[in-house]
Amino acid sequence: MDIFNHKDYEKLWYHRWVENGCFKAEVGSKKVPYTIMMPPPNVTGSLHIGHALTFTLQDILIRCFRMKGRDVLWQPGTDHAGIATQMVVERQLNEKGIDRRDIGRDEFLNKVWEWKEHSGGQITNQLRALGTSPDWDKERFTMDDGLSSAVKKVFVKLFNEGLIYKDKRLVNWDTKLLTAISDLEVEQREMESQFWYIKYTLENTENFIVVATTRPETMLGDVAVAVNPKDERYNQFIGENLILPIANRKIPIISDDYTEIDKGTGAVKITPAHDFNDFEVGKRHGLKNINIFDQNGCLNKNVPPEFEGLDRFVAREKIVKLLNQNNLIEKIETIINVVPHGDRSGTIIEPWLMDQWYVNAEALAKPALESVKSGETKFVPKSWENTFFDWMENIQPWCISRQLWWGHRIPAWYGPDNKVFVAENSKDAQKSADLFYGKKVLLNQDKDVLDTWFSSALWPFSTLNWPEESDLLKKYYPSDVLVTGFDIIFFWVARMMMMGIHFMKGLSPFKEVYIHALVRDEKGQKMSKSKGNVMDPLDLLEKYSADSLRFTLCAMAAQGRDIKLSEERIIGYRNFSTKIINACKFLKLNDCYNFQDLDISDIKLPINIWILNKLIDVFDNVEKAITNYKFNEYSDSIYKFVWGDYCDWYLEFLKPVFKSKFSEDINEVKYVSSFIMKSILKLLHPIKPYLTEELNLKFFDDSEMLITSSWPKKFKLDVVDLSIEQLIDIITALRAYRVKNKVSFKNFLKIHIKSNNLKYIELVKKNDFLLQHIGKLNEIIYVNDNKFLEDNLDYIQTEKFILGIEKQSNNLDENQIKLLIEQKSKAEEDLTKIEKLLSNVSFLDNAPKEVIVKNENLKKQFLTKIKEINEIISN
RNA sequence: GGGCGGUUAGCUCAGUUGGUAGAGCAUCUCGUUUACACCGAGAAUGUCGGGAGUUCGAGCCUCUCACCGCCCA
Repeated sequence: MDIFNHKDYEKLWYHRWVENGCFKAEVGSKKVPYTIMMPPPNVTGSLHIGHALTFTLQDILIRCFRMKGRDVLWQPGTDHAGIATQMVVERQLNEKGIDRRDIGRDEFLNKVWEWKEHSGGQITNQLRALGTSPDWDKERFTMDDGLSSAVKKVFVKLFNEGLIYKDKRLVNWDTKLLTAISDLEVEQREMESQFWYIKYTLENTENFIVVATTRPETMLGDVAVAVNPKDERYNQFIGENLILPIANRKIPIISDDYTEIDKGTGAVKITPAHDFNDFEVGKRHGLKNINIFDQNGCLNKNVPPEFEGLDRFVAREKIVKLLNQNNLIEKIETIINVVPHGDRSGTIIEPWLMDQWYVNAEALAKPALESVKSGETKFVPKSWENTFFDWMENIQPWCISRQLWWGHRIPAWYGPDNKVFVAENSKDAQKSADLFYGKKVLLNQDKDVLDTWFSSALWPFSTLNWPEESDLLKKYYPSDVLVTGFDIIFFWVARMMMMGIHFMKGLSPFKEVYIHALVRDEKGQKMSKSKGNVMDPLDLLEKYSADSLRFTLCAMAAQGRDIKLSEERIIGYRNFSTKIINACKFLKLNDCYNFQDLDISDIKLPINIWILNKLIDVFDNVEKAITNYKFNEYSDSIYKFVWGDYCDWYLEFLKPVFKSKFSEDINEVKYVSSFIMKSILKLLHPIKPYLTEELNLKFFDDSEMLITSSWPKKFKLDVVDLSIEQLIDIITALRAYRVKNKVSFKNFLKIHIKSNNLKYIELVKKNDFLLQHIGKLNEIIYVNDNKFLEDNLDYIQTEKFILGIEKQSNNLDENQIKLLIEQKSKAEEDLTKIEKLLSNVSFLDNAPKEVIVKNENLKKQFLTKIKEINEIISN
């Protein structure tokens, strides 16, 4: 039936939900809140498969708790992505031959805003296609007025508390983007490099000490050579001087434990202005910092004139050549080492000495650590807590200033003597400056902007109108769970916790942090544009429907493992949608949506009791899965129930019932079948929102939308059915018999059923009617005497029964004997295992009673089975 | 170098107080019967990475080794 083409109804439903305000949180309602802060995607971004996963999982939770009657707030928005956005707009200008410096800061920012209005945030539209249901009316942007003023407030407060300060330290300098970046934005990449062994001559001697380096050009900034005090090769030289080649400067040999005796030559050149370790060594020894680079990574005036202005890599070649000419290179090794790269620019990062603004992360990290240790905030899976602790316990000052134009301008102003005045606006700054100087002075605002993550760190409360003490803030802070990928624990999770706890009276911004997997391609490789293995979620949802993509992602979101996504999996789960559609159609054909309302406690038919009990199990499993964030178990349990129980068996059982004249049974079955379908649609709605709404509308003649309907209520059945299990057992055996013996399903059979336990026979008799029809039987004879063994029967053994099937020919044919012997030897193998176990005295002493009884029963079963097969064969 | 995770059917993966190993896909055989061929029925498939230990009993706990992946130095 082609009426269920997802393209026809997905957009319609999305509009319907929005028009009816289904996504809105109701701050005034008395309902218990459930809050998720959406990790704001980059305003420059477009939806990739990782987004699809994270937002699908969040939407599943959101829709679930909405149906459960909570007042749900899913707070959406985007972040301004300082570097990324500036790069996008700069590139566009460059295409027109314009450099941003030509048009100036203000004009450039106008252009960025223009770009943002027109093409920024396309990702939020793509999120709509995915079916996500955040409260769009509350959408925020990290650069909007409210959030910007929150940023200023936080900056000023932290500054006044001494937790933000300006410092001259080595920073990670990006020579391409011309800005400092934080440690986290630096990628350590393994590269093949050369290790140059260079001779530094001892002053007034012919002797030399060899130092090894991967960066010979930095020797122009060397201020010492360090050796380990325990190193007997060198310790007699400590305090003497070396002549630094090329620069021809005197530098001392110093003693420092940092130097590893076995590494390189054991003598290390010290360049404090261009290496993080050397910087520390330099501080310990009171050495000068000689900065030899400019912002572009070219050599500056602090080097011999013939090198001035050279690019760092050109300078390297020239230096190596010169050293070679002077016979100052002992050897060159090729090694693999790690080299810092900017994660945005891809260029090699230069440690560079300069003034930047810092947050005292160590101070803020302590309470955040405490909140995880005390269990106020829980990581799921728990193993991520270790990663979190490790980073937080060794946290470095956070460099928050960026030499960019796009971002929150640092609210600091400088007086004529460079004294800094930090205030929320220029007026206040001016006031305090005037007061300080005793006269009107001209102030200049700091030119830099803040790291984007600084504003994202405030997201859990800045979006709720902080610092206003609004109802919004009171009701929805802290949020219930944060859902995100592990790659962002440091960048964002940790920083939100630091800021949240500091500014929200010690309350951590979320109770739980669910860390999900990374999506990889089917070979397990990270998806990237350069590898060409990206899967575009928009293509996928166009092709297979948003629901199928969502279901697939949910089914594959097992904890602690990456997702290897392949199109085949999506196709498989797309088929599941079709299966449900067809089941709905089947109910329609049989008029099941038009039923007499019954009381669940009046249900009598075994198939109904059986399937209802299965449904109760599904309720329980789904409930457990959701509270534990086991998304795969959530989808699996429904999948198995719908396909394996409801469609494969239950609906098949209904066919003969509908054909019959038992009107009471028919009524009961109509009621139960549609009751279950309704429950399925509801349970499935959070995962497959579109299809379930469409089916509900088309087939169930009621006006309620599932999105705002109530979660299926748990119900209880006082009866349990054991007969259907037996029925399935026998039917399966009969089918196998037909296939093996090439007996067509068109031939009706006459069978004899025997069991060593009469109880089971009684159970089968209850479903005699169904057995006849589904099993294609024209006669069933229940046997309880020895006449059973007759020549004209084929015998098969099931779990609890022996079936004798009447055949045309009179001989127990070879094929049949072969099958029986196979069964027998398998039973004997099993028996041996069990007997061994049961003859073990210590097993009998130690194992719990129920395990022993279980095995004893098994033993009995196997024995009977073997005995019976023997009788059949020998007969 | 430190930390984390993985190794289970041909492939992708489930498998929590330890109690005769599961699913989907793929494969093979058969099949159009009141939904569904994006389907149904049936079949085949495993030293649960190697080794050792604890235990009556280990895919699961402990140790160790190997390989793979990620994060941090």
